[in-house]
Amino acid sequence: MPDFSDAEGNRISGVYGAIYKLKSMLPGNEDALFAFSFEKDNESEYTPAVLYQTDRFKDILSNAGVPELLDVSKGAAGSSELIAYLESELVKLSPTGKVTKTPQFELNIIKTSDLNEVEEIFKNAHEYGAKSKDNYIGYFLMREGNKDTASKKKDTVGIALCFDEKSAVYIPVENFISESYIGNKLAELSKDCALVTFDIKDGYDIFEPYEISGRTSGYDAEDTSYLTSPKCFDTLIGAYLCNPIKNDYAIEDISKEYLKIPFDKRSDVFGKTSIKEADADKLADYACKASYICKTSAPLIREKLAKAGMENLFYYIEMPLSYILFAMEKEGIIARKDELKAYSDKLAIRIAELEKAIYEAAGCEFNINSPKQLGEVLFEKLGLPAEKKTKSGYSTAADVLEKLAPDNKIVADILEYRGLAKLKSTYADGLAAYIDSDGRIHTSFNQTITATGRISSTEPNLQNIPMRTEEGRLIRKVFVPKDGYVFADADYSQIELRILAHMSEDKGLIEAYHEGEDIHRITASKVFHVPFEDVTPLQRRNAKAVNFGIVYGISSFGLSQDLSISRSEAKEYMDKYFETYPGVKEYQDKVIASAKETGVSDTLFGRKRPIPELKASNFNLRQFGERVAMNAPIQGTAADIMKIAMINVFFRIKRENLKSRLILQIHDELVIETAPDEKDTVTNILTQEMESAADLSVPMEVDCHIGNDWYESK
DNA sequence: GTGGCCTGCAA
DNA sequence: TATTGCAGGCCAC
Repeated sequence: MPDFSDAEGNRISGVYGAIYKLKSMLPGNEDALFAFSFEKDNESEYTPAVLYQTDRFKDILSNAGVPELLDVSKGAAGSSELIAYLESELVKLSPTGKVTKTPQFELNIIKTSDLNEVEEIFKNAHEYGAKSKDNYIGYFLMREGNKDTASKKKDTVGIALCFDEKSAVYIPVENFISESYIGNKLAELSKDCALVTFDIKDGYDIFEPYEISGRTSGYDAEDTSYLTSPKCFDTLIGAYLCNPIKNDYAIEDISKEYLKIPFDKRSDVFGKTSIKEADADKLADYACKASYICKTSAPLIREKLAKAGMENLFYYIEMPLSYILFAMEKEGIIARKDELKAYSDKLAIRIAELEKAIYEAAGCEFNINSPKQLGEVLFEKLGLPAEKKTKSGYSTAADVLEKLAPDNKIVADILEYRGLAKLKSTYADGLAAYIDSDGRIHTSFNQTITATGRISSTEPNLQNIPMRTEEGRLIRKVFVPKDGYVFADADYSQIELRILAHMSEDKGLIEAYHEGEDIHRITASKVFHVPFEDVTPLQRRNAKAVNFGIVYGISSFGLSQDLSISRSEAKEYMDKYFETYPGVKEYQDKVIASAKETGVSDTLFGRKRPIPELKASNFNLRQFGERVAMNAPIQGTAADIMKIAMINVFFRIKRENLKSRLILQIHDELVIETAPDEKDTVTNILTQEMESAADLSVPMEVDCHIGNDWYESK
């Protein structure tokens, strides 16, 4: 809605705030009324919700029965009637039936870069923090990267510290106060005090917390030292664990959710201009408030984690993991630019050929990359039978085109074109743009994105490098270890299905994993009642598809799509599967029932995923909720186990003083850039630590390969 | 420029 | 009308 604000510049949001403020302004302050404006100078700027709120505000006021009070020319005489009316409307609008004032920052903001004063401040902070493990010291770094290079190195402009409820101090980086000075001070503090910030990974290049620098041991589920000694606390990770299905966890969202204090977005405060150019007072104000939000929200988030039984997950898995992700990002992976270019050029030649052939066959030139134009050419101009429709036209997806390809060369060409164009734009050219001046690609591993607890990778995404087809897989040859080194690549064998066996306690499935090598074949043998040796390739393929489907929270439709069979056939497979492994069905029913009751499903290590869809009135949405309830504990537990393995691998490498470094994680796979004389050691570490990261009722098997590039090692 | 849509890559 | 992601190209706004 049009911004309502009072004389002090405090923003009031929504119709509730507007009326509350109006009421408070009425007595003896007639002029204040004029501060409100109903002008909608440009309606298109406002969302429907905003227009609705504005109209609602107008309605409430005009229903007062005393409209003349709102007339500018008559002032606000007789406002007591209006106040009484507004009072009653407020109670109706308030969710709690109570009228409360929006909390505001009440912070004394101090700014200094005088060395003596700063020394004193850190001394005071230490004294405060060392007094009690619950005395959190909030800190917030004002940092900025430069956009023109591929480098992700950020500059630090200043730091805010908050260690009491009433004040915070901003220390600009200037004169004697350098980035490394601040880093050293934080490292010192972290020995005795609980530091709390937002997005701790972002600052690890400045300081390494004592709990990391002084550590060489892996994950210990029995450790409870977080109850007695100070540990670093990241409010971003904490807020994510408390509710992993939100879209963003910006600091202003944390302020709003946990403190109920509105806080302006960084982009709104500073716009697009560099914060190095920004007004010093504005910087101090923003940073100090942010550090205050960290300090004040930490105990609230921690309480929530404790109530949900996620303190161990937070302190012993996610917090140390954040450092490991930082280290992997910093290490990066070499990508050979020249090879990438050669690969791209090779693709370009074939793409040009295909383009020509496609235009010729179509009888016109058009944009093959446009599904709209492509659909028109194929299904109207050439009159091919259209199958599926999308919201905006014909579907030209691969599964549709594949059915037409055998009879139509143009369609086969289009499919080949698509495949090559994808490789060129996303992988060959796309990856090349991310090669840093050190010849390496430094991806970002994101810890607070997925609903299930997985890590994600961006800029670039190194978790979806082609694997399935040979021509795509060749991309992996451009990823190489440094001179003389090799890659060690270890991946879990069917970890999700093994977790299902463990969690469902199904006797047959557990037995199958103790029996032998090929789970899909064993399943086929049991499901189709044929001897293990007599399982046909088709039977094995079908069993494999069902195994996958089960993990995703199967539907007969989905399975039928995957196998290109009828729904009833798919249903038959599923029934047979559940007959074979009845414990799986019982388990799935159990987790759905439990999720319906509690609203969440959870992993072996206590990670929780809320599933609001289970309460939806829409049938499809509810069905989706059930599939999610079945999948989340499995995918999430796999993520937990991998994270534990990463912690154990990382600190073991450190403990044994190795030169090799963890560089990639792809959900069930780890890649280590391995020193030549450490090949065997690293292979053993990966295999042992990954296989022993959790104790399941079935073995966790790991395959580890050594290679001179990622193509070879995978 | 931004965002929705379609498409396709991985585990 | 199978789970979790990220990204490029197109195209309407």
